[in-house]
Amino acid sequence: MFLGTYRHSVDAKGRVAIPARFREQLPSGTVISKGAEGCLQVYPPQEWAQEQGLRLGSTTPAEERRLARMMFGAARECEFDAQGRIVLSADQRQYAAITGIAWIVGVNNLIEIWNDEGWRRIGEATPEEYTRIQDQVAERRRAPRT
Amino acid sequence: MFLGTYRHSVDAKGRVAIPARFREQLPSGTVISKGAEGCLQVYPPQEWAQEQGLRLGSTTPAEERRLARMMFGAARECEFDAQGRIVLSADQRQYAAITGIAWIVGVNNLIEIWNDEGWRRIGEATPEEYTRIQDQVAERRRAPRT
DNA sequence: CACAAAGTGGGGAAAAGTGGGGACAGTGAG
DNA sequence: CTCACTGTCCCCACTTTTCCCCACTTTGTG
Repeated sequence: MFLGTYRHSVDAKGRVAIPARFREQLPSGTVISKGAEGCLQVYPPQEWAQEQGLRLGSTTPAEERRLARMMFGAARECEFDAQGRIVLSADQRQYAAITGIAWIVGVNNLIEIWNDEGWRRIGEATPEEYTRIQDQVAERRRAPRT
Repeated sequence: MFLGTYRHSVDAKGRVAIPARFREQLPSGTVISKGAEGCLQVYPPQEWAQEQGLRLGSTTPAEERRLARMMFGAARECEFDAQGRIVLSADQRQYAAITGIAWIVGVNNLIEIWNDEGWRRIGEATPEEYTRIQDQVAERRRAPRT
């Protein structure tokens, strides 16, 4: 389980430190790829295995082909240096518009990496917004057929 | 079961003492996160397990992604020091506008942490307001689909 | 009133994060 | 074929944060 938000710097070489709390839970075989809303997502092996259900073949619909290409094409296995950092590739940094600093967020089963502005929109929500979204999701779950 | 209201101080390092009565009932795996109306909520493991149904994956709708990010991103596992205190992270304190003192309130299955003003608004309810709200909830329960 | 339990505050060691130098391999140009 | 250039990786040193420990104050109880 990954919890919490951390503000870490990205140096000129594209390195970011992964919080120690997260690192402890990440065995080798961990993968980083693109995610929705312009973030990067870090998948522990077990979670990545689920995404591998997405395969190319003669029966794969066009949309899934497209998603598979983007997702797997952008992915890299995470390799930690002695300081617990990973290197974000140039196109990963470009996709997520990350320069200088990055927000590393534990979201239950995945870890997400955001740029400053992108995370601010989500993380700095006021109590009112938070309450509204919580109610919205709760409502939706109560009446799933809408 | 958590009952009662306690007024505790938050020191410069963001530490708050959790009342001993509550602490006895909080095994490891207890989590603290943002709650509705601008409070913080402490979830015993059993309660937190229910929130973990919310996961990220390629089929997760946008609203749930948003909520998951806010909720888990703001959460931390509670770690008690030898004095029975936990540390509130900087963004938790900012969200709940907590400075100096905090109100720690047992609300049946969860514990909530409020700032001075937020708690006063709830505690200051007149008998008339209390009655009105009780009636409102009763009404809603009788006709849940509104 | 005395003792025990609970809460408060701060100092210092250990851990985590940051930044840069330099070795090494791969690539492309002369 | 050689040499400069680029990108990657490893290592070391410094800074910042966290958390562990101790001591004091306050509250509650017999």
